[in-house]
Amino acid sequence: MQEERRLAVLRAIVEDYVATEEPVGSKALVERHGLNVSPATVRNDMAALEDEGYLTQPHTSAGRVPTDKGYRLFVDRLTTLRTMSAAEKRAIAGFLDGAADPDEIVARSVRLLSQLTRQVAVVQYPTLSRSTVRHVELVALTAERLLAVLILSSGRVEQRVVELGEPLVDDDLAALRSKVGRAATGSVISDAATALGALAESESGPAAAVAGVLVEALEDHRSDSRVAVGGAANLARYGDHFDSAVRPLLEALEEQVVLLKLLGEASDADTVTVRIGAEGPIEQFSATSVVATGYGPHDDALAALGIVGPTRMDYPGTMAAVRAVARYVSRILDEN
Amino acid sequence: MQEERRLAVLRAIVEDYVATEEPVGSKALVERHGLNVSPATVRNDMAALEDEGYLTQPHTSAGRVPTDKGYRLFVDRLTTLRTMSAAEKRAIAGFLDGAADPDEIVARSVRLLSQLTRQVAVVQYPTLSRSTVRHVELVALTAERLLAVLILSSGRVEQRVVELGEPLVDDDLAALRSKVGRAATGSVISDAATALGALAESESGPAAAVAGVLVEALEDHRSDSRVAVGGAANLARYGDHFDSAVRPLLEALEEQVVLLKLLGEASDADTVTVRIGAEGPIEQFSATSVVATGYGPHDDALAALGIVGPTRMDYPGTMAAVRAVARYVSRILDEN
DNA sequence: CTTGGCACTCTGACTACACGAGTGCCAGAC
DNA sequence: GTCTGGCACTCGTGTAGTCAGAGTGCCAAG
Repeated sequence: MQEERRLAVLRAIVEDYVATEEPVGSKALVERHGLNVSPATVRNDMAALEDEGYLTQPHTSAGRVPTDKGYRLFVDRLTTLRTMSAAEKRAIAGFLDGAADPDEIVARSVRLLSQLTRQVAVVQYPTLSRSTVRHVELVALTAERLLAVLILSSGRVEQRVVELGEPLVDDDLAALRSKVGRAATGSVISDAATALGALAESESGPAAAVAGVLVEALEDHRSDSRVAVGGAANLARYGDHFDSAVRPLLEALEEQVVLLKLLGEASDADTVTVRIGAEGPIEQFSATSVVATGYGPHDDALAALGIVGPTRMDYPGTMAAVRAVARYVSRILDEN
Repeated sequence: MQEERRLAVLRAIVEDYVATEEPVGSKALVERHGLNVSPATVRNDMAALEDEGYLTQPHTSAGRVPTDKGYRLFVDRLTTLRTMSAAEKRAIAGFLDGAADPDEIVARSVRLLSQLTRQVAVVQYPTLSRSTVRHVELVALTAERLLAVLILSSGRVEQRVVELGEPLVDDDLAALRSKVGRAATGSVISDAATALGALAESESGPAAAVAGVLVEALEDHRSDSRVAVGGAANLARYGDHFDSAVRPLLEALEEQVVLLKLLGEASDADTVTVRIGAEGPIEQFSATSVVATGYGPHDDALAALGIVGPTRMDYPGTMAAVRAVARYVSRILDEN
């Protein structure tokens, strides 16, 4: 019974604090929320919650503020995931419809997500392990340097420069092209990589070089680890905590590796992962939370998307937005 | 004679203000710089400079601060463009060497430039109007939808999705491929665009659709207007003026169009253009300066690069860095 | 277990005030 | 005509003191 009320108090504190950015006191709390108890009772509960580590006071005789642990409890036990309104759903669908190739889809998602949540959005490019090799093209740049282009069924194109180490004449190029083409064209990328790997072993000289580079390109494509970022302007809303929160984030936004690490473990589709403050893998982001989820065609989580924001954020709304976008993007990928 | 000293005073004020970020007063000035006159004399000069609009006081009885007009004069008449030290030159060369395709070069330049200047760097992708079409590839995505891929001699690849409006069978695809290929392959992109335009006119149905889309793609490629941005973390150093300067910039960084407008008129190679505060084309950037120049192979200015920073910046150093990077990038493009 | 009362603490806003940096101007020196 | 020293004046900044308000903790009674 008391336990239940305590949770209600915690929830109310989180909601108020998120809304006002000010430590919330007992009196204001009973007034704004319909708690049918006196401020004194709430104070006792708050003291207990503070003992258990869910709240802190910035200083004696100020209101309480949730700790990371408090947010954690709030997210785990007190959040009923909002569902998006019909209008919101239409807006999402409208925003994403008509995007054809994966790059376009990602670009639009990142924009959409940052607008919906008013946070910095991060979307990993989908890995497309099921795609097949449509075509391999070799273009001579100089006598000893080729451009190898892989066209994949997903609509993605991978290109690499190959240093041959020895000059090549036109006839050789045609031969090389058909040899490599035969090995790779039409196969799923893992099979193509195997075939090209074998080619790299058995051949020597230019053919081996080209095959080797193509294997690399396919590997990169499979574990495509690029990410798109959007909504950096939302960082302007952080207000204070500039040095503690905004600066590390700004630095990270240009480091693909760091961003990937942030999204990292959120690879389950249909589970929205929330990493709060110091729970995350990166030290400097202790004032930052990540809300992320996996997405991909066929409920097969192939990539992650999410947002990065201050620990003090509207978790229910944000989680709902992240989930909704992930679902729609997955559906669109499905259709292609 | 007095005129000369006045300019010396202006220069000293700009230098001090840039270094300290604090309004500079007459006494401190004569001490720090070797002006062989008394503070009172300097005060007279300062009053004159203020009358002419080169300086302002934040409030009565504070030091003076340069106005945009003051910076302008400083840049136009008082700046001897620093040359980079041998070590700096080596560093630049080392950083850029080994980049093969244009994307890589741009990525490295943007990074280099932001590190050298500690500002936000903006680099336009080089337009490659002289490149030729190496190959055209058509890939069926669905019965009514094609992916068209253009491989260009520059190493760049353009891809488009084409909606055909009617189903296509395999034989048609092969015919279409060779028809389009014959029209475009091997030509400089402007010729290829003309040939494909003719094709779009004379044919109907799928062939016209494909040709039309390819013409568009070539146009886009010719006036390739993408830009790369880097060093956003340097925005953190703006200190105050957060709302007036950082926020609009953050918003702009995701808008390609705005960035292009910023670089816009700086398309002369070997002339470093400086746009100070409200001189620029964008209203919200009145607290921001742009230092930019053109670059490209063969002294043929094909694209622009530069930095964006607060009006209060080290102009000589920044201009030198921008020029140096532009030169090295041009040279590397030359070699390819 | 809840509640009202009470004493206590701390912040934030406001005022007052002295200090220092800087200015403008004037009269005299070069 | 130009420079200089002196002097009165202006403001912004930092310090100290005061005060009201919000919030707490605890205790005793319901």
